[in-house]
Amino acid sequence: MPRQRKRACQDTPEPETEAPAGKLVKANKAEIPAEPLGEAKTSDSPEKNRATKESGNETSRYWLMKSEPESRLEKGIDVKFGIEDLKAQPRQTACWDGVRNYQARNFLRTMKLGEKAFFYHSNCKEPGIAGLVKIVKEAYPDHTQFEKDSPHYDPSSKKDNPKWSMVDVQFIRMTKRFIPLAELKGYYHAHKDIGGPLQNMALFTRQRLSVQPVTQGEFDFVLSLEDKKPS
DNA sequence: GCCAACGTTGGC
DNA sequence: GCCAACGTTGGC
Repeated sequence: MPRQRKRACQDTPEPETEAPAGKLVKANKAEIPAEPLGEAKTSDSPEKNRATKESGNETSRYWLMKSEPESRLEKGIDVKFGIEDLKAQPRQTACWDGVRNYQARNFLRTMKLGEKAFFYHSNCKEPGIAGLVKIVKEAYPDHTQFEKDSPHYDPSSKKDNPKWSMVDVQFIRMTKRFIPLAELKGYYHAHKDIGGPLQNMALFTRQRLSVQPVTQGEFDFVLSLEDKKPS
């Protein structure tokens, strides 16, 4: 079974000055015709509602994206991709490949240019939020699903109807301090009892989802922790 | 379409 | 390294 977390992947050059000759860019712009969002009956009704009534309110939407900052081999390939790895990419941009979960994929497909996401470090010594990124390219086919040697190869996916998507993200900044999962969890539990912005945070209510929505209230609250003493 | 077995996620 | 949570698979 493929895992659903992200690993590094070369950035695709954009219409800009730099486009080094030798870079194997194989016109990979086979944009998929907007597919129906809900394969595999995911129980994402709240999000679907939000997505379908997009006009009007809800001008800003936020995300949380998990990635592993520590080395781990999968099919002999290191899937490590922490925020420092993103910073080290050309234009500090990378494609978010390797998502192999329908709910997470559907969220990827609703992401819009410019939307912000927390870069979350998972499966590591200190899990938590390390920084901020933004969406710089909306969903397109994840090429790793067709690569036999990729840890995320999916033999059931056909070129003319790709199953899996990815977006490109660009580094914005580190959070002023690392915001540990344990601290967020403390607030989550408190807010559950007394009410508060983190009371429904997907990080805790949908615990294994690698790409998840963050509300304005959650986003603001988490950022407010930057200037606060660690609890 | 149910649901048990199985495999993965990911914190601890 | 353990193992709880939970998504996926496949038999029926």
